Amino acid sequence: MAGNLAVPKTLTRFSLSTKILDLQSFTGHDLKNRSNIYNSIFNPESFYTSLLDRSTCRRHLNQIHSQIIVTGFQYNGYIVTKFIHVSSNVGEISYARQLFDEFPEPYVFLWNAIIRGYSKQNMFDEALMLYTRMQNVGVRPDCFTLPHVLKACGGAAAFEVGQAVHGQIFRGGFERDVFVQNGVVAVYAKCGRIDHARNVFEGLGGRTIVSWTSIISAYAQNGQPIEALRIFKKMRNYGLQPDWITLVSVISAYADIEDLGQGKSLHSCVIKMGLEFELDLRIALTTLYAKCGNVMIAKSLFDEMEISNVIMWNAMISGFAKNGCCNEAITLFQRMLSKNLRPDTVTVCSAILACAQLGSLEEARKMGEYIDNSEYRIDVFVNTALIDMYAKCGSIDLARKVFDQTKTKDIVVWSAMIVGYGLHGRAHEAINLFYLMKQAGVRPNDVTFIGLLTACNHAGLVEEGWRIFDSIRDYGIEPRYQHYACVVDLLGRAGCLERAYDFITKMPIKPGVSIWGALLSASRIYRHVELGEYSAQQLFSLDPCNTGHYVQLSNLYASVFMWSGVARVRVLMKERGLTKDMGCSMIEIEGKLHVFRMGDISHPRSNEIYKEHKRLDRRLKEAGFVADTDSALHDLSYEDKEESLCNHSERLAIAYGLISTPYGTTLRITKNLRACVNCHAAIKLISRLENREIVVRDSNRFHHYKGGECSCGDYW
DNA sequence: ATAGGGTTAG
Repeated sequence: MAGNLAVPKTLTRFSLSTKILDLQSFTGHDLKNRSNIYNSIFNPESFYTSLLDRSTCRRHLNQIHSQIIVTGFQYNGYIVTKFIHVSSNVGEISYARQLFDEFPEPYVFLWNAIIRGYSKQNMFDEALMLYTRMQNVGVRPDCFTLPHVLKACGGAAAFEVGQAVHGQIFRGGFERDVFVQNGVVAVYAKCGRIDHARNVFEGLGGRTIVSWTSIISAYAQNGQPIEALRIFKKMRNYGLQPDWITLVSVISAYADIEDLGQGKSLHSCVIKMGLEFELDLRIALTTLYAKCGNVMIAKSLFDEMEISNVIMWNAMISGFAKNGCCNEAITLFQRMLSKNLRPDTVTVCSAILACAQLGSLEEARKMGEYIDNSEYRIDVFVNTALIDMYAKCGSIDLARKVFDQTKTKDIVVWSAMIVGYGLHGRAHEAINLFYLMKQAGVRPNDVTFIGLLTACNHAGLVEEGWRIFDSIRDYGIEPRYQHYACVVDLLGRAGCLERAYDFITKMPIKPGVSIWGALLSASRIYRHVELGEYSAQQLFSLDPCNTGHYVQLSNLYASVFMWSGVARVRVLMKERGLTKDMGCSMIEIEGKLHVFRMGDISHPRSNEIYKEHKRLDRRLKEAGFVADTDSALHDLSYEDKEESLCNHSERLAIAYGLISTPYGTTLRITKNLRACVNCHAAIKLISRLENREIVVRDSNRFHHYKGGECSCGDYW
């Protein structure tokens, strides 16, 4: 029977009581009255477990361990089980394993303890391996084993293993055990099989609050926050009170649908219940505020916590990144490193995302270097993020380098690279990669096609793009809104306006902002007033506060000299209290970001910058550059046409770049709007005259200017 | 007097 090995059951009074004194000194465990001492003396299991319960670090465990050996209890099942339990709790799983391995013929309690340990430490594969071994040596799992095993399946997202365990549950007669069944619900949820989870939940006889929490979080985790909240209401209708873990899932569901009002009222519930400093709830609330755009409150919730974990840091870092506070995100990541807190893959992916959004190649390189020297170098998710980052920061070559170094390329890796090529207008590379991918036996997904269509779009390959769109269904993928939007853009920008409109009317989904936006922008380029006005009408009702649409329409009118139209749009904007978005460009010099707005004179070296700017202008004129006056007319808020022609923010950034970097250095600029016709032509020429490569990331794509040409081939 | 179970958050 369990634990009845041939070992002494009690110690001598002398040997144990001296040990008690030693051990008390470090555990602070005061055995207050004599009966406790007596119990301890005559019941070593009780004595050791009460000591172990108070152990919080390896030092305690070491001392207890040596006492166990001295007193000859290293083969006592009760004590060793407890030891494994405690040491895995304090993160000393290898210590736990050592005791387990030294135990002759471990029985089910010991197996359970060690499997639990690995599962708790997120070492799911090891837990599952031990589970297999346990069965191989003929130890039958019991109803305590299964929840740990299920947790490991969930953590490893091992659906098939989970299903197999589910089968064993029936065969073992554990199907009535609510603990086990709750675990099954969670496994299916973590594997994304929400229907299986629901079935198990529906079949559950005596549901507990944990069962409800499991199914609510199952929906919340699988992108169905509304259904999660519906079930939550149903649970309340049964008169069940949520516990704090339920609230975690409910708050995260509200975060997903960005319902700050409901979220806030739950926040006050949390405070009323005195759960304000419960870390997991704090994390959910921080995420709620961050997702709803309230970074300041999120930050204060983060700051108030003295003790945080990685997940909290991740919530804050990605919260910053998602709100465009890229520098804050990166700074926080660095602070985490300087505090010797261990980031995990989610942390580094968020930090990489922040770099990608920031667009600074220098910052991106630093991040890349950090990853190269870290354990995350081989992680697929991290590599995917890196590919995306380098592509978005202007270096498609570095992106490709990471891509080539990524050993196991899944569909997301391939897609990231294809999307990267698309962003840079390298359509042929994108399509080539697509063929290589198919040769490698990887099935494309919807994102792959977004990348391909964008690539064709940026390169003006209409027929190629059309063929690709037509082939989407051959791969068993239903085209989404974004695919349709790509096609409209593709046709529109190539000047096939009627065909684009025809396509819109025939497509099976309702056109939204980006589709009408694409048609409007094409109508502006090709001066198609009728379609432009129609698209603008749709946009004004769908998205009345977006200034961009008004500017586009006004530019369209200006390009065909319909000044009354220009005036009408201006009035409309005034009525709605809208002003034109300010053009803004950034250039990074020696690790410092310099921001320029149109006509900006705030830079400390402003005088030199304008001097250089004038010099450039002269050189452009000497080279025969004629400003396209149309662009000046396009500009709604600028009355002074000449000034608007040459003071565009990217020109100032370039001027500054030229005077502050050695001859031949590539200039890298990020701007918030799309490139204007005039600047685009000017920068092409500057790249030749000044012999510089200039890389500009506009709000839509990259332009690589070199030797008087741009990678976009004047098509954007 | 004596060893174990489920649900959460990025």
